[in-house]
Amino acid sequence: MAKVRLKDVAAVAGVSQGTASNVFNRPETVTPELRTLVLDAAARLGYTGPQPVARMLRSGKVGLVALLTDESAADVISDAYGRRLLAGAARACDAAGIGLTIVGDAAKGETRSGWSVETALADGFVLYCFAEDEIFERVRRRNLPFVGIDGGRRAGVVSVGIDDEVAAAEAMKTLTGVGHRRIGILSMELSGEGGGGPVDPDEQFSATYETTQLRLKGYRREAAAVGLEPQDLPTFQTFKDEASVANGVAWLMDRPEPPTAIAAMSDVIAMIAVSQLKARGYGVPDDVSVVGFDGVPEGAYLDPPLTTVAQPAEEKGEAAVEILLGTRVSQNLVLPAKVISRRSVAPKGR
Amino acid sequence: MAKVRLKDVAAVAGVSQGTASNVFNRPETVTPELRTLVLDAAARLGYTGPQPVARMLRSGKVGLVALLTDESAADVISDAYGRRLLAGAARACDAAGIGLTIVGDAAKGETRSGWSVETALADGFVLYCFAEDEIFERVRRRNLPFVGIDGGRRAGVVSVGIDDEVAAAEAMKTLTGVGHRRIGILSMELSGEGGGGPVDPDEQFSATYETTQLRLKGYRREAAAVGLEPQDLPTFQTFKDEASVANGVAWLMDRPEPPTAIAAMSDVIAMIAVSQLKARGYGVPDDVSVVGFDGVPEGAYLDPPLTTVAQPAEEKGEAAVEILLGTRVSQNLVLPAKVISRRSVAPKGR
DNA sequence: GGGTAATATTGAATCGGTTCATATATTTCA
DNA sequence: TGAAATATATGAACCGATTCAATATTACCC
Repeated sequence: MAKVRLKDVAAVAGVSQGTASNVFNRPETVTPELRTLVLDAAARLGYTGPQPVARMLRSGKVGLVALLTDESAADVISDAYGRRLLAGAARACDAAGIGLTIVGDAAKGETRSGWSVETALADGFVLYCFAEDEIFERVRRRNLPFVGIDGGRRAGVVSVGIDDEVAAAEAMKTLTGVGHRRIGILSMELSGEGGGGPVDPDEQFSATYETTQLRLKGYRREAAAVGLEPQDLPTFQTFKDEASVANGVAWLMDRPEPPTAIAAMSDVIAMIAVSQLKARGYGVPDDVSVVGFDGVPEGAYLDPPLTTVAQPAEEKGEAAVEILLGTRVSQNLVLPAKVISRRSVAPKGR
Repeated sequence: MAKVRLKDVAAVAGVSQGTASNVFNRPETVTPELRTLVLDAAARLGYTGPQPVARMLRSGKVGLVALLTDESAADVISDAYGRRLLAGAARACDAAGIGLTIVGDAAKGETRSGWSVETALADGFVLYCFAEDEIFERVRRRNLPFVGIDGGRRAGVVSVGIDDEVAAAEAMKTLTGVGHRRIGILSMELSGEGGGGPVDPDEQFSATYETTQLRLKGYRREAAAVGLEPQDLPTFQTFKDEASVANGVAWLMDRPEPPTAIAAMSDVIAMIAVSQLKARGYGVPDDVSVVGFDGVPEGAYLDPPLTTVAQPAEEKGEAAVEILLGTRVSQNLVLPAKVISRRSVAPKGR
């Protein structure tokens, strides 16, 4: 059974191809008789409707938004925070009747895998990746609209995010507010290049990891309010993996004066930290309080339930897509974050 | 700045359009001089590379696999089980260098939203939805390859799944094996139409919910081994939401002889059930043991950690895509499931 | 140097539709 | 009744590339 095209249907129905096209796209402009004629012919020939690709070639739109990320698509789906972003974006796409796809490993440009910044079908991009100039450049070359998430205030890029500095300050306040003064920080990525490890209080970092820096700044600002200087806040750079967080916990707790509280820059880090602390025999929060960042749902089920500062991740994804589609107008959208107090933080020295 | 096409680049470079095309697609077939000539012209004109849509029109492939589901895309991402499927599918797509997209609300055909079975760009479908004839018919019409997940043994449909009956039997055995004889079942959807509620032991159901039926059958078979008949296994149909599960728990526990153990057909149901039981003052597992189904990661963090029968969800998604792409050959692939014993099940009458 | 094989380049056909200016038929209205 | 307005249908142009048979060029060998 050979492939059947609109042209064939039109021929069999005895109408022009243009009319046949209208039957499928603007049925109201075609008389009912002709319409059924065409539909019948289509049914008889087994015509499956206009082929999406061809339709889109002409109309210029593909009906697809791409979420661009540094990680692999599978990782974004698995990650507690990335997943919420994704769900929000999906909701907005649903509402607009368009599709969503993930373009992963954005940074790996050389290989030009089949589904990359340059080759992916899309009407626009949502950028969920570190703000590397190179990526921006590649996205720009596509000549498609794009919106950044957590992207910072880069000139000319519209983005949605939260005020990370303020949010981090509030997280720190949950600790200092109940008397903690020996506080360790488990940071997200600050410098590229695998490393990890202790962070020098005076170190300066590239603009790539703006989010991390803002959170660090927020922690320090709030700590300063109770007289703690950066060097009083032992800080360890981790990644999302178990091993680096375990190292961080070990480094913090093996200090001469181990912290009585830990601020983790993400809930994922916090959750690993809690399990590491427990494994090392520390009670949470009896010996060590822990505050996370993000507000992922799993935090509520943790034992003990995790205190955190919740950011509206779904709404971020949703807003990004809406702005992209023009459904919502905004330049740099700053959404609110708020502290959720649960049991992983307790007053000091109980 | 007007749009610039390959044609323009070719003209400026002084070569034919065919050669220009080759520069981008088969660079090795073109002499270095010409290549740089074309590339220079492209750079000068601001040509951003071949437009994906057009490229795909001609080549016939779009480089995209679509996961088709009944639910909304956002729900699949949020759901603990669906998400794992998705992650596995994403991994396989990554490996193959193609993209992944979700087509949600598959059943809503009438509306023909912009991204539906008929309109989505895709080279093939992975079906994660209830096995309704109508949907199969619509997918078939696309004339694209497809693979079902948990789809049952429908003739002519290649699918990947587990042996639900055997797996459910093993779940039941975790209960009967430690002495439980008063066992309640919280079922997934058995009959469409919102309802929910107690299930008549003799009721027959449509083939649509095959997975549910197989699990029920497995439970009953194993229970029969210790002399329990279907009418001895009070069964309640729930959906994924909190309310219906709460109703189910209430119905079970308010019986004259409340169960000492509950078999839940999914971990999501089990997790809600546990929280409901605790809210009603029952100890888990002291008063009531609970076994789930699926093996979602969250189950391990639950208090108490959930006993369940784990199915290889990621691998299901991965295998489905691989079969779809021809990377892996198989007809009906049956993957293994295995019991994970944790603390939510305890011997009876402790 | 001539003939053949190998390699590069061209140009036109093609993918499968949508769109729009134009032609034709039908209504409306004074 | 006739002119203007409105509703339908047509056919060709076009979307932006890829592909492939045909041709031009270069290389190779005796």
